[in-house]
Formats: sequence, structure tokens, C-alpha cells
Amino acid sequence: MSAASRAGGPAGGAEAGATHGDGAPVRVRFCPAPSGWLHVGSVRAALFNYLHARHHGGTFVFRIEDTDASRATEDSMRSMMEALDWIGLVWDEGPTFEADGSLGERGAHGPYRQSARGDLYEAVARRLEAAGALYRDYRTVEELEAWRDAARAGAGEGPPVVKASGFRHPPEEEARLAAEGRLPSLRLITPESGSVTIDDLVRGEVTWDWAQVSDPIVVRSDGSTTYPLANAVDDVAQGISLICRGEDLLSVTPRQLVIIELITRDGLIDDALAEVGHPAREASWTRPSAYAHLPMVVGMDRKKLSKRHGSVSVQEFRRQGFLPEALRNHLALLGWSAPGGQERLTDAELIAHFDLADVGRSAAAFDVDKLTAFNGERIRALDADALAQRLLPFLDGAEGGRALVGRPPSAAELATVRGLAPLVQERMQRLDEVEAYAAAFLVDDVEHDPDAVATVLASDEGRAVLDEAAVVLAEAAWDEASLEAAVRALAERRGVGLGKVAQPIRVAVTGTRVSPPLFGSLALIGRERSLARLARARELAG
RNA sequence: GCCCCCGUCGUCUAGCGGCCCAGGACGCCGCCCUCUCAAGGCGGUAACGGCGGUUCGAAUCCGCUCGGGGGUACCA
Repeated sequence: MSAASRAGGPAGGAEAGATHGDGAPVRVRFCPAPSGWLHVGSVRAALFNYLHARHHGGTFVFRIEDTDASRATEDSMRSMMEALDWIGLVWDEGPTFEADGSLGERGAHGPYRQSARGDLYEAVARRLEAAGALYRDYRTVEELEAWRDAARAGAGEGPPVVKASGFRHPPEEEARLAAEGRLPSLRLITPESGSVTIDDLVRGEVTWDWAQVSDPIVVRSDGSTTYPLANAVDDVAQGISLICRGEDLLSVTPRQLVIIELITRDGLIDDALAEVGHPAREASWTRPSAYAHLPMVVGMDRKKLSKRHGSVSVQEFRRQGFLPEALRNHLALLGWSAPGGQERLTDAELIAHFDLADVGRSAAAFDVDKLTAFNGERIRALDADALAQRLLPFLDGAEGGRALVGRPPSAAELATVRGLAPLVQERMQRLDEVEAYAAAFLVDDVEHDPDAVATVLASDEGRAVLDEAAVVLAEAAWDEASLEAAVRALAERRGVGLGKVAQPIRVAVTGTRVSPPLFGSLALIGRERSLARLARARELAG
């Protein structure tokens, strides 16, 4: 089996080597086209594949579908790898980053980039054409567009369905077009009549009439391969047992069923694999035997997810200080719910409970508010050291924003961040919010918010509190409890509530009206800086 | 146009013929707590798209209808 190719993933939880009912090992894949960034809809599909694999002790394959040279970019591929890596969906097989930043691979059934598998597709296509499963279409893109427009325009003329019976060039015409030097694309012949039904894990039975299914182009006129063929070939060549993908790919299923049937018959795929020297299929593999088409992820306005909905790419969420585990948890709940309705789930629970059969059928709106709430809970659940470590990238400029500490941070900076963590923990929803609180603790001189100075400090009351506080604090032992006792005593002496004295001190010491709890803040900021800021604030108060 | 899919609170969902005048979560509102902001606690608001059937009984089954989405590419 593929044990040798299994990279150690996070806690699997399930028994290893589990199989489908037919005895074939569980192998699933996530195969994005590297164009643009990985967005939450795609990563949700990746998550479901990952959870399915881990639940069954199967293998999670990551494949890059870059057959369209005009759209695929290596930058995009790298960013998708980084995104998947960040969110913690460890893939067992697929492309990898080497230590020097170059691209490598792990897994025994590669290559895992379709751009490196062209010879295989070519070998398969050649065999399919020889077997009479494909036909040549010499029409140009423009001619096809014109044909479609005409077919659509003529109301009642029938739908623009391409079928070999009516679309294949007569022999003389084909010879003439070929003689003109035109390059043909290759179309797959689909059945003219009858129907096909799949039993989808999430949608149940879905049926298509073959008469409604067009013959797809599987090889472009430039010789490159399109999705229906490349995807089906790879799924078979890599032993994919279950195809779990977005609903947008539901309609290509009938054509792929035809391809899968053709290439698994008489060892066609095995011959092609051998011819081009790619790894042979394993004896235990069969062919993709199950489908699961996931409902779309839409925006809160129910429209297709796009930039106008705010953040859609995984890296944006990272940059905003969302925890990967929170994103995983939230994404898992988009279309799926755990038995019993449990919503806060650890990874182990996710893996233990996940079942594609429990996935709903309707589109799910991505609700950032709920993600944010989950994220805040996760932040609060972190211990101080862990939180401090997670905070660092948001303080040293790594995730954008102001660099308040060095990279790496000095021992003193680290200690401050460590002390800051418990102070900010329960008032953060996202890690990036730390920047707003952190400056007062990490810089020498704070900038006093003019508005806060005007409203809180620039009054007889404010000035008086500042004067008295300066005296009281200068005499206090510099620890949280002593500071609190001193300030409370001051409030009592002045006959006012704690807030009346705490707020001026807060503004003076942190420069802002909103800060972590005052006494812990004072303790962390330190005696010298606190007193200096108090003096500076007194000057500003007039 | 044609094909396919979907339809429970604003959002994610539970529900799979009686336990539902519909439960949970996020949001929102109120109260409590409180040195600011939060966090936390408590309470509240809010939905079965519509119309017909089937049935003693329907959110659950059927039909129609309306609405939404996906596809209809030499994109994936």
C-alpha cells in the first residue's frame, strides 16, 4: 500500500489502512487550479477531504491542476501551498517546499502537478482516439462561438448541445480543414441517448440525460489537456477512491464517468502509465467509486463569494489574526454539523465525527461574525505563553503593521509580550488587535490622544488627580496589588469612585482612554516609564 | 432558452410524520458584574417561501408555484 509515502500528519485518530466497502484504500484529493489565492470556499472543500481522509485513516493527496497555461501561475501555486500549510491541512502526497525554497514533492504517485503530466495525458488521448472514443474538431474558437450564438438565438431551435452525430466533420470536410493547416481539438464522444445516475454522498441520486450532455473538448488544438480528461486520468492514476469537490463541478461528472470507464477498460491507463514511465497503479486500487458534491459557500448576500464580501482568501484571514484552528472549526460547520449539535470542536473531535453523509445540501453563507466569536474564544483558551508566541508576528511586522519588537525579539521584549498576553487576552477577538494595545508597553514614550487629554485630564479634577497620583504612585511598591491598593486609597480619600481616579491615570500612562486593566498595565509598564508619563500628562493638562 | 441543484430565525444549523405553537450557535436587544474596553453570567428577539394534496396528524411525504444557485468555455 502507500504507507511509505505517508507523511506524518497531525493526530490521525482513526484506524490506519481503512478501506471503502470495495476494499480499495481511502484516497481523496484536493486539486485547485493555481490561479489567484486560495479562498475560503476552496479551502472548505480541502478541509472536508482532509477530514474524510483522517477519519478513515486514508490518504490526502494535494494535486495542482495547472493545465491551462494562460491562467495558472507558480506564484499562485506557492501561495496555495502556504495557505493550506498555514491552516494545518497536512497533505500526505503532493508538492512541497524544500529547505531552500524550491519546489519538491512527496508521495509515490506523482508528479503532482498536471503541467508535469502532459506526456501521460497525451498517451491516454492517443489511445482513446485510436479506440474511436474521440473525434477531431477543426472549428476555431470564433466559429464555435458563432455556432453557439446561432443555436441559442433560434428560439425553439433546440439547445446548443454538441453531439458527435451532428458535430463531427464529414470526412471530406475534415480532410479539407486539415489540409488548410488547421489544428484540431479532440472531443470525447458521449452517449447519444439514455441516462446516467450517480449516487452522490451529499445530494443523493442525480440523473442526466445523455442527450443533454455535450461532447467536451478534452485536448485543445495546441495539444494541451482540459480538466475533464486530466482530472479523470489523474484520479484513476493516483487511486483516488472518492471524489469530493464543489457543486460547481457536478455537471462535469457524467463526462468523467465516460472517461473513467474508457481508461480503466483493458488496462488502457496502465499501458499509458507504463509507456511514459509514471508510477504504476497499485493492485488494491479500483476506480473512483463515490462522489460528494459540496454546496457552494456564498457571501452574506447569498451571492457568489468575491472580494466585495471582504476577506475571502486564506492569507487575509491569517493577516487579520484568525487562528487556523478557529478557521478550521468554523469552516467545518459550513454545511456540516456534528451529531448532537456540538459546535466547538477540537481537531480530534472534528476527525472523529466528520462524515460526508452528514453534509447538508444548501449553499452556506460565510459569516465572519461567527468566525470572529469562535476566534475570540480560542484566543481566550490559549495559555499565556502560547498566546505570546502567536502575538509575536503581529508585533514584529511579520503580518504587516508596525514593528514594535525586533525580529527576533529581545529577552526584555519577549518578557513584556509575555506579560501583556494575559492582559489583552480577554479583550481580543483577533490577534491583530494586539497592536492597538501594545504600543504603550513596548515604546518608551506614548503619544497622548489629544481628545482624551482634553476630556479627561484638562480639568481641575483631572489635574488634581494627576498631582495626587504622582505622589501616591511614587511612594507605592511597584507590584499590581500595591498599586491597586494605593489608587483605591486615593479614590477613597478624594471621596470618589475608583473610575474617577483610574481614568485620568489610564490616559496619562497609556495615552488612551481604552486599555487593559490599569493596575496590571502599570506594573508591566514599570515605575520609571509610568511616572515619567504621569509628569508628561500633567504638563499636557495645563 | 436548456440541464442540474437548493429553499427552517439576519447567518450557520438541529429536525428525518406525532416528543416542535420548532432546539442550539453567532448576531442583535436588555439586565447583572465592572477602573476604560472587553470578557463572563442571566434573560429576550427572531424562521419552517407560497399554494394545493396525502394523513387522525406535516417543518418532515407528493405536486405545482415562486425564489436562489451552478452549468451550458479549446476555465477549472
